[in-house]
Amino acid sequence: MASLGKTTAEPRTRLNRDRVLHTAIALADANGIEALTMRRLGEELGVEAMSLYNHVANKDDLLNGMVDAVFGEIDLPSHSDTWKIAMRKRSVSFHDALSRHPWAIGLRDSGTQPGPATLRHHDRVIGTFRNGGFSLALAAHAFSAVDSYIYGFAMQEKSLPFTTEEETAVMAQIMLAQLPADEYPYLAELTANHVLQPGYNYSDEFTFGLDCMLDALERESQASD
Amino acid sequence: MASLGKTTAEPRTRLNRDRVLHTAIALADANGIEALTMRRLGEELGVEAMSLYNHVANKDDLLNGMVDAVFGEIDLPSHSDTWKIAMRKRSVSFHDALSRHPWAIGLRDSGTQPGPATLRHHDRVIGTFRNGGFSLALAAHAFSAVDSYIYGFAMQEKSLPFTTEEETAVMAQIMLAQLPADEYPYLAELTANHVLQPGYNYSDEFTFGLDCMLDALERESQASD
DNA sequence: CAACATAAGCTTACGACGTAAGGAAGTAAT
DNA sequence: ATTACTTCCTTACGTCGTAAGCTTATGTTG
Repeated sequence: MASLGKTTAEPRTRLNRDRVLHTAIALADANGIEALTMRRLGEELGVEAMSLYNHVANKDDLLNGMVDAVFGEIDLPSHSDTWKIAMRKRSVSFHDALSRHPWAIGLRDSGTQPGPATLRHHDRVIGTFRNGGFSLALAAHAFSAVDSYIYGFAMQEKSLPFTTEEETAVMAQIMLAQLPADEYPYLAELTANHVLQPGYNYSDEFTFGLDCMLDALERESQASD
Repeated sequence: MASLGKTTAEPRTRLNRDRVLHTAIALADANGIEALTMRRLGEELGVEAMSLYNHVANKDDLLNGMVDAVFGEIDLPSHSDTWKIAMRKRSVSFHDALSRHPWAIGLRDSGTQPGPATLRHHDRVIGTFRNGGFSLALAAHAFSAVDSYIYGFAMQEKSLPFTTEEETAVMAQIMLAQLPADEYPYLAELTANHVLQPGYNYSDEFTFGLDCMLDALERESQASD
């Protein structure tokens, strides 16, 4: 079997930038960004660390590439929806992407070295506002306001020491027990009578703030015409 | 001179946690958080790196302490203002603090190991909403919404490769020149006709989004009574 | 003052990290 | 078959956080 002379017959798939990037993302998803080292990534790919430098310029380039890949996962705002519905959908999709890849939140390829997916995404968001009747200045304001909220929410979410509802209950109980209730009465009240109530899940707060922002933007856009 | 037998007469001020923390903050402010190493911090304090461990448990403890110190710089919401004015003032103060110490944005002592200043700050913010007539649930929503916006805005601001108006103009010009305008028409338009206009300064966008959020919250609180 | 306990500081060392430099081996084009 | 070019590996350097164990100040008690 396997008698053809020409085949190398080894499943040694060659490396390429895409494989490096996506393995790095899987690693960061699974073990956190601090566990993503060049040596560990090489190991995962069956290769020495230095071989990776044939496909990425350096670790920063790797990280930027990863972030751009995350931006590529976000649904672009649809042309067929109103600006408000389109922005709501893409904002939820944005939030979902950051939940899947929380390590991407602080990395910020955008601003310094935005990749093509990042640029396309931003372009389409601004275009959605413009086509929705927003002036250039208002579109800039809206872009900044909505994305700030999404980033910030994702950051707070990431920093919480719990994710599921059960974890939340356990952690909140612990924190409440350690909290000097006389010194921080409002924090204690919030923890006991809100966070510890059954069904509480911080992620649910996302759409509240998002809708606040979108409603406010709608009023701004109507006020200016 | 200095003949009293008892004096050691050396200006070798002893180390303490506060001096360590504030020197670390100054270093991070001046050279960025990545330049803050235990050895460099020790050098700055005239001490070997290992000596610092008499005053901080480890580097994480140092970073958490630094973040809590930043929270201590934020003006607490005033009791004598209405909730909206109080929140606006403290939000601007929050933003100012994060501008002075941009390295604090991703570090997040809150959530995992909030320090006393962080706790007090959060308690007072929640208290301001509660005393303004917000239900417990609405106060939680509002807290999350406003702080998410502030954090996210600060993060975007930090990631920009420019700060002053002149820098902005220079960088925008460069970016615009590299930008394929046919592929990203809205981004190109925004850069050319808004960012590059005289007087543009991204920081000014902060209060726009903040007021959107506060106005929306005001409507929410009125709807529920 | 002396004797001691405790805290603050120093020295050395270890195992990670990112990555520079240069050699070896595989692949493709002449 | 020769050449050129990628790709991958080996070795090595400097830097990081910090464990272990010391020496030296400082403070307390007689």
